[in-house]
Amino acid sequence: MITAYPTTASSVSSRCQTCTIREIVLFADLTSSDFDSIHGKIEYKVFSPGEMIFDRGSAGDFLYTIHSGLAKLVRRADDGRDRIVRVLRQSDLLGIEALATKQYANDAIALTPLQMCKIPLRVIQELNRLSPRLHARLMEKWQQALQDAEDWIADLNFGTAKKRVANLLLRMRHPDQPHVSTVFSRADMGAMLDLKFETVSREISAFVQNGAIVQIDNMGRVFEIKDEAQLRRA
Amino acid sequence: MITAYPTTASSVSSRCQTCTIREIVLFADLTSSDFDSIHGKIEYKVFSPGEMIFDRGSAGDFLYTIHSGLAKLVRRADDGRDRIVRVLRQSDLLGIEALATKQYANDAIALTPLQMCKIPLRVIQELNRLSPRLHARLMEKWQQALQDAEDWIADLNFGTAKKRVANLLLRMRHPDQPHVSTVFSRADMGAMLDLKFETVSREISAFVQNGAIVQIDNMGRVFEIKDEAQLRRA
DNA sequence: CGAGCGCTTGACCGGCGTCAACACCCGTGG
DNA sequence: CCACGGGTGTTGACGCCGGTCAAGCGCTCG
Repeated sequence: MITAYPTTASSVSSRCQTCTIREIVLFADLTSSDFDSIHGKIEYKVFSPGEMIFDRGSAGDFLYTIHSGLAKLVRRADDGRDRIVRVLRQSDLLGIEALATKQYANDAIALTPLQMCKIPLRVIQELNRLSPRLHARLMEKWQQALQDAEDWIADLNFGTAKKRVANLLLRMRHPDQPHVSTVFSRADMGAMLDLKFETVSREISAFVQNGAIVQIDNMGRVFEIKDEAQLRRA
Repeated sequence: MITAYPTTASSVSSRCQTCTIREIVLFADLTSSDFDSIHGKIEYKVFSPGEMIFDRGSAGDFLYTIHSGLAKLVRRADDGRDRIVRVLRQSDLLGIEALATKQYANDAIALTPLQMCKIPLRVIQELNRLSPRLHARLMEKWQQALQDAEDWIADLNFGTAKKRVANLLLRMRHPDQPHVSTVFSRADMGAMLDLKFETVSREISAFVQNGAIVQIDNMGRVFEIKDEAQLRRA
């Protein structure tokens, strides 16, 4: 991905045609001439962990596609506690809701170093006319977002702390390395699972002691899954 | 609504034009001639509480719009416990996900007596060509569904039992009677909030004792909200 | 009037939150 | 190179919230 994308923002949209993940994002079906019409309107942006991408309620004029890294959607409760509503990863879209409501529904914050394309909503609307199949793509993305949100409710926010942490570990496995799982700070995990970070830490430690997982890095973020069945049983 | 819809299924689509809630569902922008082309393809259906509308994983060939009543989307966990993922009400769509994935993502079950229109997906796809603005409508609906799911996570599945029950009571207020709230069986409430039904019962009783709410019916389903501030504080 | 279902209430216990101390990793500057 | 300090993770002690088990009530419908 990095090879396909320069870290400068110059002449970015022309790069879309050579983007290695183009097929899995929005513009898979566009022709070269389609691209000419949006030339120069798409920005390539980089965020560092903790950086805010946009905030809830502000005017949503752009839509973002993730090239690499992770972002979290957050709501701040009245009492100040943060609730992570969803985590987005490669080829996910940030801010689709603005297509319908003109404003963002959540705070969006980078969770890891993050590389994204920033696309004006107007471009999407233009392209609707050019590419009838873009609609289908958008629908798929929308469906995926809904699916993720429902999975979030059903898997990560149901049952005991042990179950929740186990499900998160399973969900955060690396796609092409199913026995390696990378997680977040204990505080973020707590905000995802509705648990205190001490509880998360305890459950992880318990899994390590039981031999279900083994810590790989030296910061407690990367684990090897030794006994997947135990995690599933939880 | 009942006056606009017969309980028989005969000649239903012609009725769409006179439907009193047409403006808030999908076909607001269609012309009379558009309707002619879909004549006879839309079924009007009635479900009673507890009846299953469709089940997770089955082929999704139809989309439903709710005219009156409530439906729940349910996932059954491995250990047999049910989790209510979302509740749908008037003018919501059931089964939109089938537009993208061809199958239903959850079980759908009637929560109250339920009146719906059952629309073949093919009709929706046809209408896409006829009415460019139907897309916008669909997008709004999809956005609404996503918004609901995220609200569900942020409001109803976060914090103490007291907070959750309070938020549910607030959410279930009657649109035009903001101090009246109608809820479900304690078991269903538990499946929504990830609480045991005894806990839900206790919290409700506590609110009654504190004078925050007053029971109106004799089955513990309808309450008058006396002290909204207390519910918000929770 | 009796059966059955849903709601309530109580007693008890376990899981998770709370508060606190400490270990570890890292960057910084001497 | 080491000393220091802050951020993050771990671990312990304790208390409370909510789960569990159980009994009893009230409504509805046969």
